Amino acid sequence: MTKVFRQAQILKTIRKQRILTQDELARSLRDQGIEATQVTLSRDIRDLGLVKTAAGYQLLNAPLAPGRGSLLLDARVAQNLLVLKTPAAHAGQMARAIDEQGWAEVVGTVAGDDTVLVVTGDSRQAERVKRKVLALVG
Amino acid sequence: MTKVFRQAQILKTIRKQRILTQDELARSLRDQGIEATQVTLSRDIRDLGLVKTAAGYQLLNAPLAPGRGSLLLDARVAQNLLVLKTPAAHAGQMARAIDEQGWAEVVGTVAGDDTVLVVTGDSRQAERVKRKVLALVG
DNA sequence: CAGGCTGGTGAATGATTATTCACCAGTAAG
DNA sequence: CTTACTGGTGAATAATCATTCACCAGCCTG
Repeated sequence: MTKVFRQAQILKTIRKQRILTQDELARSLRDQGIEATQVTLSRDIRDLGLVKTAAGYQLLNAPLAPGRGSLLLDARVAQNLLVLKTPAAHAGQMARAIDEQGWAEVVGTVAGDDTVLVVTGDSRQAERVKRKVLALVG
Repeated sequence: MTKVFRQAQILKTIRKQRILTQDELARSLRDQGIEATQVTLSRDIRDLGLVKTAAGYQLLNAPLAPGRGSLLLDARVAQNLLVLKTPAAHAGQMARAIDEQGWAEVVGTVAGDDTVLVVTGDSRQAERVKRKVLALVG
């Protein structure tokens, strides 16, 4: 049972049925043979960018890695900065997705046309954020 | 202190600052001279269609009443059905907004091009939903 | 092999949010 | 004037969610 697989099942599940609580999600997954505690699901939900609405959990915005053509072309650290390359005109979308994660290391982001500058406190944090971004799109 | 005014201030507030909890929102409003308990804010947040993300509370989708030209042109009850008229091509948006409210009376919605059919259990519920829809669009 | 680093997880628990219940003001109907 | 209904609210509390802490497995590096 890998995390990626479980999270994929979560997405499929919330599209099919109205899931109102994390415990309810846990039960639904168990029926599919997937064991996970509420704690784990809370983390999955944060990672996937799901939000709780009156009509159940929903995807807030399109995931960053929509199949083949990823949004992320390159990621490099320069001091306390993380520099991300995207296809032309997609930097804004990438920046918004990163803002939305609410990562503590991120002081702020600036988006050009195909480049996002992520400002962090120091190079260590920049590396940390780089890893997180890679995990997000990967 | 009217509810509409308070809710307008809530929208303004979450656009300006990162609000992570309802207590935090209550404090921020108090600074602006608006008294409200967490209970009230919980209801306001549901009514406004705000969602909690890692980056704070956010508006999930554009509100139904975007100033002048409302989405809702007419609302009539027929037995257990509520029939809503919208401008051409906007029925889908209206239907989605209603689905998202998660109202118990609503069995389901069907959207054409400029008409939404809201199916409820009986005429009493249809009337109830009609009132709620009118309140929603303002 | 030992030590350190990373990612993933659950149990317990703390923090946050939603619901229930009660109340009151306004207003329509008899 | 009374009664009934509606909308709005808060206090208390129930329900839900997030964090902390601890642990373990895998994987480098010396």
